[in-house]
Parts: sequence; C-alpha cells; structure tokens
Amino acid sequence: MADEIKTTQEEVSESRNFIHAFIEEDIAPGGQFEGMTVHTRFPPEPNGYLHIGHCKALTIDFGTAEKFGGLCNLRMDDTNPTKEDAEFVDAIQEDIHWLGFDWGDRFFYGSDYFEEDYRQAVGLIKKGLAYVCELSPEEFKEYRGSIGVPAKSPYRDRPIEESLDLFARMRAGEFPNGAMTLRAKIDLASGNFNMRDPVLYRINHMHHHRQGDKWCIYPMYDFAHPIQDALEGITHSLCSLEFEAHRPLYNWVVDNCDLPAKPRQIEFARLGIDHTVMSKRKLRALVESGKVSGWDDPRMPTLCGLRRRGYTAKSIRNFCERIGVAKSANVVEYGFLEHCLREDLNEMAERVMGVLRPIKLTITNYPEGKTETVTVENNPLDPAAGTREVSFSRNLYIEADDFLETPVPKYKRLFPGGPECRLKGAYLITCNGCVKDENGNVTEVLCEYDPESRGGDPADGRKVKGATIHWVDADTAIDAEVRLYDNLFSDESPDSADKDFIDCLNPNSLEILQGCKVEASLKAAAEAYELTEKKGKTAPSFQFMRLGYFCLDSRDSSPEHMVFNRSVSLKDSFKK
RNA sequence: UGGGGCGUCGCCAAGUGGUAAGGCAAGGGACUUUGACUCCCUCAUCCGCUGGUUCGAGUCCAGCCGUCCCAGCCA
Repeated sequence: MADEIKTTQEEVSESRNFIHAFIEEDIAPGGQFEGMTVHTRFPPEPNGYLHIGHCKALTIDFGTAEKFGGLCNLRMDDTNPTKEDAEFVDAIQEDIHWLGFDWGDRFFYGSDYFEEDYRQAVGLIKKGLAYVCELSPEEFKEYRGSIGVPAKSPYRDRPIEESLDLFARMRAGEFPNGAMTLRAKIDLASGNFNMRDPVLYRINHMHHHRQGDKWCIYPMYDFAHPIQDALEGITHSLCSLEFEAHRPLYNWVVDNCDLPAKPRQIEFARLGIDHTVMSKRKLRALVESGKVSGWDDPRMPTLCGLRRRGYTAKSIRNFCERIGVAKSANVVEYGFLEHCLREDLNEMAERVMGVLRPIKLTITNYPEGKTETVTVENNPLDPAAGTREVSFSRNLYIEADDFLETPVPKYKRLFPGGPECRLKGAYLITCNGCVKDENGNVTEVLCEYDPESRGGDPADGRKVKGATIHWVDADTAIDAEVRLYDNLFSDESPDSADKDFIDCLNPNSLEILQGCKVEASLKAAAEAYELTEKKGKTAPSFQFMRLGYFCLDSRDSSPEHMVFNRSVSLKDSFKK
C-alpha cells in the first residue's frame, strides 16, 4: 500500500493548479513567504464523518505541502461545543490514516488556543477594534441592516474600559447565553456582510468535549481560524469557495491581532458528484432518518461507507487527484469514481467465480458421480498471483442470463442450437435444450461437452464461436448473500438547492440476493478475513469473473454466512 | 437590489496574446479462455454573447447574459 500511494504522490507533484501558481509567487524572491517552508493544514470540524469531498481537501492540503517540500497539520476545528463530539475525532483520524495521509506529530485542537484567542480579543478591545454588544439575537437580526442599509449597534461606541470589564465578566459566566457578544468594530455599512461588525465571541454555557466546563464563551470561526493558522505557522490556509467572502475578515484579524505570522487564505471549489449529496447536514439526515443503515452504509459517499463498499484508498486518492483543482462549480460524474476503482482492482483483485442468479446446468454426457478439478489462474494480469484448483462435475450452476431459450441478436452464449461456449478453465459445451417447470420457467439447462477440450481448448484447434462463461460446481459451491448497489439517488442532482433531496432517493438503491453460489475457495478467504483487524481497512476484494468487483462486508459477513458487497460492476459493452 | 466568485467538448480540466493538452464518457476497429483488460482510431475551425484593441485574442478592454456564494451569537 505504501508504495502504491507513493506513486500517486509522484503524479501529484507533477500536476499544477492555480494554488500552486500562487504559492510559487509567494515563495519566490520578493514574495510574501520568500524562502519559507510551505505549511498548510486540514481543519475538519469533529461533528460528523469525513466524506469524499474531504478527501479532495486532504489531497489539496497535504498534496500542496508535499509538492513544495512543506508540512501539513491536522487540526480539529472545535470552537462550537454545540455540534461537536469526541466520537468523531477518532473516526476522522482513522479515515485520514486509511487514505494514507500523515500529519506526523502535528495534531492540534482549535480549542487548545482558547486562552490565546481570549488574549487577542482583549488586545482588540484595547485598540478600540472590538466592543461588547448587548443586542439580543432577535435585535441583532433587526439591526443587521440590508443591502444599501447599514447595520447599527447602540453599543458600538461604548468605552474601552467598559467592554474590557464586560468581556471579562462574560468569560466569568456572569451572563446567560445570548445576552451579549464581542464584536469587531469594522464597517457597519460594508457591502460584505461579514464585515458589518462581525461577532467574535458568543456566550454558550455548554460542556466542551475537550475543554470541559472551563469556558462559557466561545470564539467564532472567523476569529479563531486565522489565529490558529498564524500560531501554527501556516503559510497557506486552503479552504473552499464559500469562505471567499470571509477572506477580508480573515485578513483583518491577521492584520489587527498580535500574531507571529500572516498566513494567506486561498479558496478552491469543493467537490460535487452526481447522484449523491455531499453536505454533512444531509448525510446526517439520511443516517438519522434510517434511510441508510449508518454513516458507513455502502451507498454513502462517506469515507467509511466507500471503504465498506470496497473502495480502496488508492482509488479514491487517484480520483481526487485526477479531477483537478479550480474555482468553478463542478459536479463530477459518479462513473469517473467507478472508473478509478476498476482501474485499481483490475490489477490487484484475484479472480474467482460466483453465480449471482444461479440456474442449474447439467452436462448430459458427463459421467454421473465423477468429479475432477481444473486449474484456473488467479489473475491473468499477474502470473505471480498463481493458480488454484476448482472442482468440476456433471452438475453446475451458471448465471441465469447466460442462457436464453430464444436468443436476442448478437447473443453468443447458451441457447438451444447455439454456438459452442467455453466453461472458463474447464470444457467446451453446446446447449441442446432445457427443462421447464409446470409454469414454463426454465429450471435447468442441458448441454453436452467435448471430452477432448479439457482446460478449455479444443483438441483440433477449431475456433470457439460462443462466449466463455463462468460457473460453479453444484456439489462444492457455497451459498452466499450478495448486496448489489445502485445510486443512492435516482435524481442526477439531489444536492441542488431547488430540490428536496429526500424526494430524490432511489427506492432500488439496494438489492439483496440470497442463495448466490460462489466457488469453494472463498470459504478460506472469509475465514482468513475473520482473523484480521477489520477496523479502518478495506476488506479483500475479488473480481467475480464477468460480473464485477466484490468484497466481504466488514460488518455482516462471517465464514458461516458470507456477505459480499458489489463495489462496482465490470463494464459491459453488450447491448441487447 | 449591495459585496464576492465562476462561465473552454456530455462530465472534469489545461491554456497567462501566436493560432484549442489530457482524463472520463461516447463511437469504430484489433486482440482476448472475463461481451472485462490492453492496444489503435474518431470525438471543440472553436473557448457564454456582442463590440473593441492588435498583424494576431479563449487569453487584453467595454457592455451584456447566465450561474453560484454571502444578511448564523454555524463551520
């Protein structure tokens, strides 16, 4: 895994985007950060699980640092105790490590800077740049003004000493939630509402997951973030586009506080993927309403969901690197993510045979009771993966749609009078009929085999016209449950503002198949997996030949009852 | 309506005044014991629109159109 990720990072350092261009200017002679080490940070708020959009940000934050030989910190942005929980801190670290990013010993909590934040706030008050405002939340709204109408606050010109006293008493817990705030004195008439004397501190008598009950006033993101960045020596604070209008405030804080550095904020467009939603609020709603089984439901775009689905870290990182970085709104096709997964799994997944919708196939001229084994390669792309023995007999199961009583055009599989087909690794067969039940449903396919074609090649070298199909021996095959997934949302853009995403859900996003038949060798794989640490790892993947890539479900699979998730199907150019 | 962005092939995305990279998707073909993989070929006379500057503009200027973000004591 380490080597694979290294390769992707090499690819990254070759790429170039507008952020890199800015940084090159900044560190060049005469630039703002001339000669300095590029230092970035990834600052998730511990209020939910990371999703693939975060991987884009991680790729940019860590990738940019890597490209310039710099460093990237991991920082929990935990300035609002109302929404945050320690539960998420571990999960976030687990997901980031799974992806292969390493923050070394530079793991921080925004809340660890509270004392410094407070000191800076006092400094602003003393400079006459901040004041305690006693507008209630309701009044605050009323006084906010609107486009062309300035905001106002009757407390704006309160004496410095008074604000100092009030702010100290805010901290001391003398006032209830909402009674007052500390505001920056900037410009009540600004066209940019973020500059209309923004709130720097609010009162919230609430237990903090890390600070306990030490504080009852908490700094706002706009105030705390630039301070955190400066304190950690961050040179480039990379964030998504919605913070663009906050940059003037970011710079105001950086310029007016007493800080050791002046980091630069650069914004990029966040990732959008079709047929899914990417906001924590909506993902949380799916979980809490039971529309999905949890944050790690295999249909979720969360990292834990993708992991359980069978996505490899490499494929996700590769995806994030290949989509590029720009400032235009973008919605990448889900199919591109699937392509990246197939690309990775095609090289490393061992091939096995499994039948999802089994139908019996009887080789009428094969001796009853006879059993033999045939040899099949584990991965034709990788001879080093070796071969395995698969049992074969007169009674097999094949995929139901590999037989059609009446063939459709271009169909080259089994049908009465159809072409000679190959049972992968075994023998050539021709179909000469089928058995039906009283309702006319086909229950069994009848074929004859060529005893001289063991291994799959005809003794006389004749051309095989039909397809090579997969099969399992009815006597040794194991029953398994297979879960097939489709888009969580049937609507292409459930995330767009004009839609209720819940209405866009795909009622058929999960299909559970019982009684699937998989080859016996998977039993050992399931047993081996049972003995490994499952947490934070992708379960082993297999290519079920001609069907797709499947992995054992990390939660529900056991050697006694194997459960496979289809990570992604194989491409299929056959059109009916 | 004020402020800030963005508009290059179906989807991403290079391009920084010199005559439109690449990837995905799509179509065609070769190969094939996976209708997979791999390989080859095709796929924007055109860069939101309209003017202007220039020998020359996707790149500069002006106007227009479209679209996204901002009026949380969220991040």
